[in-house]
Amino acid sequence: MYREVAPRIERAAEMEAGILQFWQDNDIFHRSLNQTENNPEWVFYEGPPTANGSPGTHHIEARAFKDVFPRHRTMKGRYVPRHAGWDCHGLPVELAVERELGFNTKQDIEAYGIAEFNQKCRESVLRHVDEFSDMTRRMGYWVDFDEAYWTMSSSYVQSVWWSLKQIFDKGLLVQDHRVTPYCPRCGTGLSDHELAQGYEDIVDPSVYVRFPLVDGPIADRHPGAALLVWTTTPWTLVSNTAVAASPDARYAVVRTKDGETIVLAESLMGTVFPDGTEQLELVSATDLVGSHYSPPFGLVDIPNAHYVIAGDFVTTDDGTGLVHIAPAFGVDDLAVGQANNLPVVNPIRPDGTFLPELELIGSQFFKDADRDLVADLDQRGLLLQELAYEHPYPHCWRCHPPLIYYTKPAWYIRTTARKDELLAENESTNWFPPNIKWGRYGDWLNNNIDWSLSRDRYWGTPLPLWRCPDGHLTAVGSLTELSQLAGKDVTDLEPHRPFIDEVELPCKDCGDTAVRVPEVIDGWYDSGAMPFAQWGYPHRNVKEFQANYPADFICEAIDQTRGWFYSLMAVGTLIFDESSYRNVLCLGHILDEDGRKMSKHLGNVLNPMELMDEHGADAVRWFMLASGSPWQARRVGHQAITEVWRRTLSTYWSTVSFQALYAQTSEWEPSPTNIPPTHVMDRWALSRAHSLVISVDEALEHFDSQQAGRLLSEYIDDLSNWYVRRSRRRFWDGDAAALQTLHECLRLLTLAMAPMTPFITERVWQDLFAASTGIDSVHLAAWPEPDSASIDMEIQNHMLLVRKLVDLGRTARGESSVGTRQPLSVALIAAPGWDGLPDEMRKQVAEELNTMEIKSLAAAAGDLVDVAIKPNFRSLGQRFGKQTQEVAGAIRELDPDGLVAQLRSSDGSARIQVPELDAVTLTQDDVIITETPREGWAVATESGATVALDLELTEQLQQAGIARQLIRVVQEARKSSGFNVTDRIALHWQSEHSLVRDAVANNVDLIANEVLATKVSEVKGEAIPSSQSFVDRDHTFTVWVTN
RNA sequence: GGGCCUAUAGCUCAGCCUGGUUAGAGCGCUUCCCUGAUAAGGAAGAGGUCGAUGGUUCAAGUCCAUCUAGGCCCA
Repeated sequence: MYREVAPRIERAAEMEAGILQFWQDNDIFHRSLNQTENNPEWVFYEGPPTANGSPGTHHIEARAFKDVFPRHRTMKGRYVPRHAGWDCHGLPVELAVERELGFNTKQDIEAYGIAEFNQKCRESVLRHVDEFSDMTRRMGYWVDFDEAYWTMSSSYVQSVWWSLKQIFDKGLLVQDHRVTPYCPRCGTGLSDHELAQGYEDIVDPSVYVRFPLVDGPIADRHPGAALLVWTTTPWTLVSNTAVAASPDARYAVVRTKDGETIVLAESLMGTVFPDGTEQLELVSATDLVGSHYSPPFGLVDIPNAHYVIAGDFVTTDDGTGLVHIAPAFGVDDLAVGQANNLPVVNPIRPDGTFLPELELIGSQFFKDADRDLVADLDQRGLLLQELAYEHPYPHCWRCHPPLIYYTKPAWYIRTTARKDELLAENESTNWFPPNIKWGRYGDWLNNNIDWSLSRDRYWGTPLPLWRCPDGHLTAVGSLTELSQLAGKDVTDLEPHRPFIDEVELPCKDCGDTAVRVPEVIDGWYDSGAMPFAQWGYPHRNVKEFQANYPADFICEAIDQTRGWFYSLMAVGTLIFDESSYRNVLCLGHILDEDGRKMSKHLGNVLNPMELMDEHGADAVRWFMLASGSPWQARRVGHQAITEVWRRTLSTYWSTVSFQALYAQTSEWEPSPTNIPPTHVMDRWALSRAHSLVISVDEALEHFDSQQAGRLLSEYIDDLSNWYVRRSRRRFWDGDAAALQTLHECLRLLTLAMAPMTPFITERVWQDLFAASTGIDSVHLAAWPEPDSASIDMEIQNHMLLVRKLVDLGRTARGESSVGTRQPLSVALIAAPGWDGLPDEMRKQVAEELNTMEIKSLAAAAGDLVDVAIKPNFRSLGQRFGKQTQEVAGAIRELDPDGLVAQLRSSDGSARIQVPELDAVTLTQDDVIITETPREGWAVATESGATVALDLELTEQLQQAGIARQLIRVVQEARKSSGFNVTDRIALHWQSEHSLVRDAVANNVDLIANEVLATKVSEVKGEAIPSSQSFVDRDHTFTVWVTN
């Protein structure tokens, strides 16, 4: 038996709250896992959100996708355990705590105490995790919080240690001095993927500086000549040690309009000196290499430097083709500097300020020094030109000061040594969308550089390396191992700084005391290790890990190509020689309504909880899953989400409540005996439903939620605005077959929709299906088994034609002035496929168009019909190829009547002559025949289909029209007088028109039946009933409705 | 400089893989129709050189090349 169903859901959020309670009270999620436990597993990994702030709308996006596919696979019978995960470590958390405590520097932290600071970090994580959990539950994302992994847990950290030891043992974990992007505020280097997150466009002073030559052939031939050097980082000029010239470029010695002699790349002359110069000489780089110049600054003593060297990396795309080299501050600079034995000079301290003893710029922040330095150059006559230059420059992705490229020792994983394996693993990974594979992601892999792993920070997995004074290294894979090495039990130690730093052990090589290296590791490594670290593997749960590696499905937004997608694949490949995921769905970003990124400072951030309170989680989910392409950047706004509810979910709901209403009024109950449908509308609706189940399944199997959403909303529209519309009368009459059909269609639809919108489908399941199926929740039900016997493509195709003809008929009605309510005598039809259309289908057209009869145009009108023909290129092109145009031309020349007569003769073909071709045989497929009646009809035509309505109204038709109009007014009266749809009434009417009187007299049974009137009486004289009167639009009659 | 994405109605987007001769939907606007789901539904109208150019083809919004503009990512 159905439960009571409200006609409307007033507030989706309230309905959803009830469902959430239901799920919790009945433990539906865990029951869905338990009942599939012994089935083949479908492995899903949850990418852990960083618990450093409140969840945003983009988290709903990813979580909607992470939910829909596991739900679908669960219904398909797979076992899909879903463990939540929390990314606990790293700079983001530290920064949040620093802000909270009002700290600015690492010294602040150390003064505060590392143990206390890390404790604060831990607390901060716990706080934010709660917010994420709330949002996650609210949106209906089913993920197991009880089994969640925490990257800060001892077990997790020890798994990470084990894996780092594996990498160390393979010789791939090394310390090196390299130029790394470095955040002076955080006091640590950043990895490449962190760097990727922080580019911002900024305006720098770009300066052209003269470096006067002091020796070499050019100086000899052109006394006073100067190299012209261009840079956007004037502060690095302090550490200038050389100038690099391209071995491939030609350089010009020129005299400028101001009379000075300048050396620069020939191809850039015009750009730098638009006013023109006098070219004195062309030289190659070899003429320059080795020549000394006078350095731009003497603030720092730099011996054995300041001459021209050759550099392959030098381009002549911009600047001057002469590149200033400061080995301490650039990747290329360091490499070329080392190759030329140039000194590395770094006058900048780890906090980003110049050494205090320097003149002019002492203690200044490196970028702030630009101003004084440029002014000084200008004053000394070395500055040729200064231009504001806008370019992207990396900033710290979390705390935003400009980064500095800085040489300092750091720990690296030599991923470049495993690049080929990474490329091979990528090859065997399925990317959705596919272009990411060798586009954005493949490009990144191809340009792979070693993973800068270490961080000079506090709140992170400590790097498990111990070093003795002689530099011997010991890698440690667990606390048990550490206990053995240290000779005391530290298995219960909290494996973070500062506690871990206090453990010392004797060096296995020399016996001297080894202490831990001070660094912690990149948090991205933590998350990349989750496939095994979530299990504590290999220290425990060995079987569980093996059964859950690799993942069948992961899903995140596109920014994770350099984040989690990479760290997962890299760690998996390094440790297990196999990437940790097979299928990866890569989502586009969410933008605001104007297409801008959502960011706090633009104030265009949508709060996810508020969004769901206003529109309901289902509508938000549907929007994320089905509005626009998931892998495209998309605009989110209230209007678009409101639309989802109004158009799709609310239509679905009103169909449900329609079914519930008429099941109740006719006391119909779902029964287990399934009587095969006979009515054409029923067969059609069921056929469509079974097709829907197949195609939605297919779409979801291919991770195409957009397609699934389109199919579902099309079906909802078909069901509501065609099946129910056409079948209403049967429902009023309590037709069991109709009720049975809609029940079954809604059951299939609800199941197919359940993964996308888990709330409303659950509510519908509870109201309509739980009792009769004995299945407590839609999410415990299996994906429906489509019945191929129910799928009748012929019916579906016939119905397409029916609906097209109805559209044409409505067009014809609209263009005449006769409303649909006025019955017409006959509709004439001509259309491809009309002859094969069964009567019951034709009847649908006639009823919908409100015509007494429906006939074939050719049969009915004979000579009164105009026939036009058009070549059908789709058919002709395939047969005639290059000759298509000739054949089409010949067809246009033919007499249409003659051709159509031939085509409709017994053999259905016609032979025609085509110039330059032999006679060709045409069939009906080769031409589009359009027939239109000559006069007296309302006609609509489209691509060969014609509907013509006979507009002539007999008196009988007029009376029928009036009867319909009266019925309509009475229904309105019933409704506004508050009658229920099953209440019986007494109808009173009055009119001065004889036509109305006759109409009522001749249609009294019809009227009484339609409006459920037990009595129909004409009101005469003054005996006006006491109820409210209703008058039709043309004021031809008045009606009253009483009990 | 490199990789990738996008460009179709006033707005938001389908269609493109698999080419077929009046190009679709929703929103908004105008007119009309229908209504026993009704703050719904339907028909019509206005609004498109399908970013540009060139090519392939009997035929290009769709395939290919080049270009332009915007975006994302990297240097």
